Amino acid sequence: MASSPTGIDGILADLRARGERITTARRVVLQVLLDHPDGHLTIDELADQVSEQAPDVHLSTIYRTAEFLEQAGVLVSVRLGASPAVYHFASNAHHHARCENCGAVIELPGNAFDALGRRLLRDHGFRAHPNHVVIPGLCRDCDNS
Amino acid sequence: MASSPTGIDGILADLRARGERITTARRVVLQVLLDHPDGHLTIDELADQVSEQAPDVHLSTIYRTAEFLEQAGVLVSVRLGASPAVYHFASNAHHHARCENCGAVIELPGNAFDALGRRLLRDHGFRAHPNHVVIPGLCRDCDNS
DNA sequence: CTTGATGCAAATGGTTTGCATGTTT
DNA sequence: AAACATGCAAACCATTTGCATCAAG
Repeated sequence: MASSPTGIDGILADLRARGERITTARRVVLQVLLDHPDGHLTIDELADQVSEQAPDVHLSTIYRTAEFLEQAGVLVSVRLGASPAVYHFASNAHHHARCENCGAVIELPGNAFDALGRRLLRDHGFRAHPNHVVIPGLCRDCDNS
Repeated sequence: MASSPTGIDGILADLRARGERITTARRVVLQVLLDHPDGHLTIDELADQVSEQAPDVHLSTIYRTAEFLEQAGVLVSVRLGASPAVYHFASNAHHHARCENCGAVIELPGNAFDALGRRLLRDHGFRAHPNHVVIPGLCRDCDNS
């Protein structure tokens, strides 16, 4: 696994070294995400935050930038059903469960799917990529009411 | 768990007994699904099939009918990301993995998530409902190329 | 007859795209 | 200057909704 530069300068240098261009949108999107280290930001939330620092960045550019950063391996997107996708750093690897009742997102350890993944590989030859999945269900509080 | 009547008459009788109305759309949707016992039909596929028997049934009615049958516990919908939802009978309980490369849907046994579910409950108090989840990944063929 | 289901058209919401223009390298 | 990213508006696609009408009970 390649080392993941953590500071914004490290990430930018890494992208530049790969021949990618550094633009305002990319810089500010990364900055916003670094300012919300625990956040799972939707495109809209991202756009709101970005517009505080760079009001001229268009929503469609946020989409394109998030997609670019995901392709580049910097970000990970997570989606379930019709709910909007959320993004976080790929280096902060974990899985997600979401309460159907209150909407709370619970972070599951990155190895939560390991056993299932092994079983799918062994029994079905299927190599699971559970990174983008949200498991629906009821959180502790909502389950007890 | 209530007994699941299998024939169309049984299902209809069951719905009627619960005070629900039996309409052409509901009858034909059920018939189509019974005619595709292994299928995971999207709303559009459902609409195509239904229109052969009942051309006047509107697409929005298919949506409403599918939702109704899901609420009634007869059908289950499965969705991932932006892909259209697919429906099958609730009595045919299983989980789904989908190849990101070729789109093949692999049916996983209904207990595939049991271990993960137990772990989520024990460690996080989270009661998983993995019924509507599709695990992305690569199927055997696409993984070997 | 009363309640609920349907047809239709129009709206919605998240996301994508075509194209001319602006920026990075 | 060449390659690429962006702004903008318009398109897209699955799905939902308001409302007048129709059918099931």
